[in-house]
Amino acid sequence: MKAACWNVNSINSRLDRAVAFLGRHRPDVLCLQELKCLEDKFPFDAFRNAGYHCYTHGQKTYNGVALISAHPLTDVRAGFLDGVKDDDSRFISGKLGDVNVLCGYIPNGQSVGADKYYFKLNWLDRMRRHLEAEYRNTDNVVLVGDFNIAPEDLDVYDPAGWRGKILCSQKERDALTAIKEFGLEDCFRNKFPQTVEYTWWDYRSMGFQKNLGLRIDLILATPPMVKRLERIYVDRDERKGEKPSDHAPIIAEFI
DNA sequence: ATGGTTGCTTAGCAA
Repeated sequence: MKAACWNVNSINSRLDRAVAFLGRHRPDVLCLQELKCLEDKFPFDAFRNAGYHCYTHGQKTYNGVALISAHPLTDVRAGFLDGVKDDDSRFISGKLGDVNVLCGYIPNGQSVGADKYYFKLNWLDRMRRHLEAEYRNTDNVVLVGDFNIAPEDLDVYDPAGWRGKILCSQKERDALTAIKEFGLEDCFRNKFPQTVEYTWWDYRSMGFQKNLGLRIDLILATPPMVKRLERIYVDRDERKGEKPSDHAPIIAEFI
């Protein structure tokens, strides 16, 4: 089972790249974040013509997540189902065979201490409670997404400069740790304990060309899925060329 | 760098 995760920063701006990505990698499921459109503007036909099924949770202008699957999914659900009022479309899940695939676009948080920062921390706590309510760590669960958190200093190009800043603050890292403590492991770090690899580079100031990146896009998995993990890699080529997203896709292959 | 770039929407916000 090959699963890919990509913050496309507008699916319509990235449509040609996304379709070409499917042709090149042929993932069983591609989890998208930042669609930046509602269903009325989502390019269903292009993905269907490529042989994929689309499950979307769109939003006008901001956010929006989707599962693009080579096979029909079951039990597709959007949001956390906790009754909390939430206008943001940031979470979708479905079942691909015996694997629960969960796709999240964690709030950016803007800056430490901002209203959006506390919204982010609360949203992460809601996601943790959702996991605890709906799954067990013995289930086959793969949780992917743009977490907007660099798990450790190894995941940051300038740890001293980023210390305590948004994407790196201790409260954010603690919230991620609490999610992992449900029973999820960072698949990239499992395979590469010491490797520096980034998934996001700021558009500004030649961030990619200078490799000023952060590893904030993660594939987490429960122990039975970690046992099945064969390969995991970042497709840096997608950050090159004309009109890239500011994020590169990450791909994991499970037996 | 209270900057720099991109996308959506059309001047300002979000990232």
